[in-house]
Amino acid sequence: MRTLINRPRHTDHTMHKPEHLKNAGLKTTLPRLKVLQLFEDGTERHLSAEEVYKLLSDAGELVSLATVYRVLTQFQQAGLLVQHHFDSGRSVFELNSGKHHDHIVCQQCGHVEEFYDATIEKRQEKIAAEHGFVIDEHALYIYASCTKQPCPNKK
Amino acid sequence: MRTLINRPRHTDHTMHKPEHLKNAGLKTTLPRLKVLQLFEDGTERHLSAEEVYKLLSDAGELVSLATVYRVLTQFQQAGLLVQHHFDSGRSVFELNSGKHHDHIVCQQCGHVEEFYDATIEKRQEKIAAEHGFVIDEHALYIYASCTKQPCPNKK
DNA sequence: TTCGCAAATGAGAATAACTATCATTCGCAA
DNA sequence: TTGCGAATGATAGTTATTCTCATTTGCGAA
Repeated sequence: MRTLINRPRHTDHTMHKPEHLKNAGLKTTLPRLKVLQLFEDGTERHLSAEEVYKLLSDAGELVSLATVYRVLTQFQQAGLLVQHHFDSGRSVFELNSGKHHDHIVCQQCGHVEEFYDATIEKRQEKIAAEHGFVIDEHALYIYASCTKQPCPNKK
Repeated sequence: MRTLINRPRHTDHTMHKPEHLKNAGLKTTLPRLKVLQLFEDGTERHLSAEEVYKLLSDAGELVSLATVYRVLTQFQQAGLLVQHHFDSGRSVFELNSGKHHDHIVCQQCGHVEEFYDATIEKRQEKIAAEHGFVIDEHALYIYASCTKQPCPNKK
């Protein structure tokens, strides 16, 4: 169980930098700080709006679902978060590390692994160019099954 | 405007093979034949449920939306169609050619181009293996902008 | 060829994941 | 501290899709 409110409190000089909000032209509000903190906490890298809402609620940090959606979208537009569309039909967000990467999603347990492959990136550019396109963005999702691990998040 | 009903009629020995349905263990029904014909017609390779419904309606071939959804899902499970999830949040289907390929989607006009790259495919297998996964399937979507064409489907 | 019945369909209600509306509240600059 | 525009919460609305159930249909058996 996640204990957001019982964890040692940080003040302004901490790691969940409110200045990120300022820089993005967003007012420093409580809901925004809570959502940002959840991602920067790092326990779960990939979260859907519903999951953010639930995690905050479980921690006693009530933020309305509408606000969660709004804040996630704003963070994504501000470049703080990156949005992904896994096959499931719902969006998931993750902190923007500044480094593009792709994803392997385990179909059994939902576990997400990240990877970056320069060869694939290069080929994509080449292919797009050959077809007369300029890449805006791209997403490579590998849907797979864990082999070595016992699926960690199996539910 | 698509004129499904005014196009030369084919009878049982035609190209929109009802035996595909039989082989898939699906009863040969009118709605199923109509949907299958629409895809085998080949005018548009990638269609959403809503688009299938609309194209059939416009051609005077009424099939309820619920049935369209059901039939598309059945066809996909039977291996007649392949389903894709472009970023838009709606599923599109295409005839299963038997050959895996990936997609470039123009963000301006919605035009979809297909490609296959052996190098990328190999790298994916390698990467999955390195991470201890066995690939079930994968999807590479490149979202881009047409450069050479005037966007053909621009609306 | 007709019968019977399980399977398929149509119409519309229900659901999931968002998005919009609007009255109230809050951050922050003066 | 005050004032105002931005942000929030509650909730209604949308979009894409699935479910329910009464009616119809394909097709093997008679």
